[in-house]
Amino acid sequence: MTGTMTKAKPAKGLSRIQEKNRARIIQAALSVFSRQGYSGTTIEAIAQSAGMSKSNLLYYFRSKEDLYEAALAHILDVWLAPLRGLDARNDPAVELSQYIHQKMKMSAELPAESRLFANEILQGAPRIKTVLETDLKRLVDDKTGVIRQWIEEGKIAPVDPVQLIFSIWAITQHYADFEPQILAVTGKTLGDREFREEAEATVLRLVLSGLGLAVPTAGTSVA
Amino acid sequence: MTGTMTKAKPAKGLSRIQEKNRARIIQAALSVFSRQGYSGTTIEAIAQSAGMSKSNLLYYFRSKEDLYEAALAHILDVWLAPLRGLDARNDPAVELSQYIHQKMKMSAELPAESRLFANEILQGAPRIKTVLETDLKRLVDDKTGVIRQWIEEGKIAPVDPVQLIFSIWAITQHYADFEPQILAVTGKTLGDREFREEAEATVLRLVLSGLGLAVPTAGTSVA
DNA sequence: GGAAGACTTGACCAAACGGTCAAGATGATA
DNA sequence: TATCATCTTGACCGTTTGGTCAAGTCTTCC
Repeated sequence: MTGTMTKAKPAKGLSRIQEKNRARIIQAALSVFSRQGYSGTTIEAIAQSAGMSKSNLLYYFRSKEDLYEAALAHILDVWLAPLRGLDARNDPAVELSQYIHQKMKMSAELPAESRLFANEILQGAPRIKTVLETDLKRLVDDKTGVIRQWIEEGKIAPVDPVQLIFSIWAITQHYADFEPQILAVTGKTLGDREFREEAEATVLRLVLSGLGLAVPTAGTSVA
Repeated sequence: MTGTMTKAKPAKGLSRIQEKNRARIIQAALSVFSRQGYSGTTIEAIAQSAGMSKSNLLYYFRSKEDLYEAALAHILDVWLAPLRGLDARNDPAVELSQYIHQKMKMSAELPAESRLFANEILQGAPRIKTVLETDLKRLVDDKTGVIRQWIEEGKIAPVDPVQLIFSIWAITQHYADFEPQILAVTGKTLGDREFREEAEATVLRLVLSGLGLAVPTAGTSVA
């Protein structure tokens, strides 16, 4: 209910110990919050996962709420970075392939971050609503412009740009957020190399062919 | 931790009052659980939303856990019904259009159900894991067979059937589960008729063109 | 090496919550 | 209308949990 949401901790003058412990706590918080949700998580559990006492954790973060917001802020930049890269001047097939590749990579390597984000939205995004309405909206407005430009240049088929973005988000994040279901049904996860490639290939196929594009040649070699 | 998960309440001999109140409670539970998650929800809140005392609610459901499982069981059948309808003997374009249409309809009209389901999976599906591994797996195995048959008959392009199903789930449910984000970015939800049509058109386009199909003529008139 | 701060912890507290219980209100049945 | 089972509730209890505090330990820097 505080409503304030800084996008990144500016806080500089941190001692060595501060830096180390805050990082360890946030990592632990991410892992526990993302599985148990905000209310399902106890500070005790996070403290234990971070290898320290509850009291000590509260020395670094004034309250549970504080810590949760810190964890959320910590992932936001990382989370939106891939979309920021979308560049109208390049070939749409290459750009979108790269974007999808990055999103799939994030689902595979940062599933906790994805789940925490999903959790927050699912609850109505009470703490990041303003960030979504300002920063995210601005970013999406910008990138729908990129897509619209590609359409006007006749490079891709006419699709509602914002729906396209939602679709890419939906499919790629699904592999992280619904992992238990995917595991139950297929016995595999993104950890399985073959499965991951098959998943990415399918997303790529749906998106690109939906835009009237061909899948670009194999190596999407960007780190 | 009980682990048991009945697919539907068999319980017959319910009095008029029982029937009415149990339904009212489950509805309230659905609405509150789906927003606050399991731990974030208090029985008091559900009771209030159902218009009765906490004690009375506990007269109908022995425990919070009990009620949660009842709510979950209550939605499972409804949730998987659309996929059950997929029929290999019909035209894939028509069948898939219908399926997508039904899923979008569910996201629009039963968002709480979608969120509750998402919430449960997000937490690791502790209570429905077995259902997923048995019933859902069987269903998906069956329907991937349908899709595979279409591929063999040359009716659609060769895609990994299970990935296709995941993609459809992902996009359609995204509109319900991430509604706050969508609202923040576009100012609209599935409640907006134009937006909903644009969304469904995009999903349809991605899926069908990904399979090398054309979008079937307008009216998907199935209720 | 010692003083001043930074760091760490166990004991403790108040509030919230899930669940019980006994007692009263209401409905069905004859 | 009398009887009995069903339904409903407020009072209450034990536990859990977020957060405080005072007292100790470790760093750092002169």
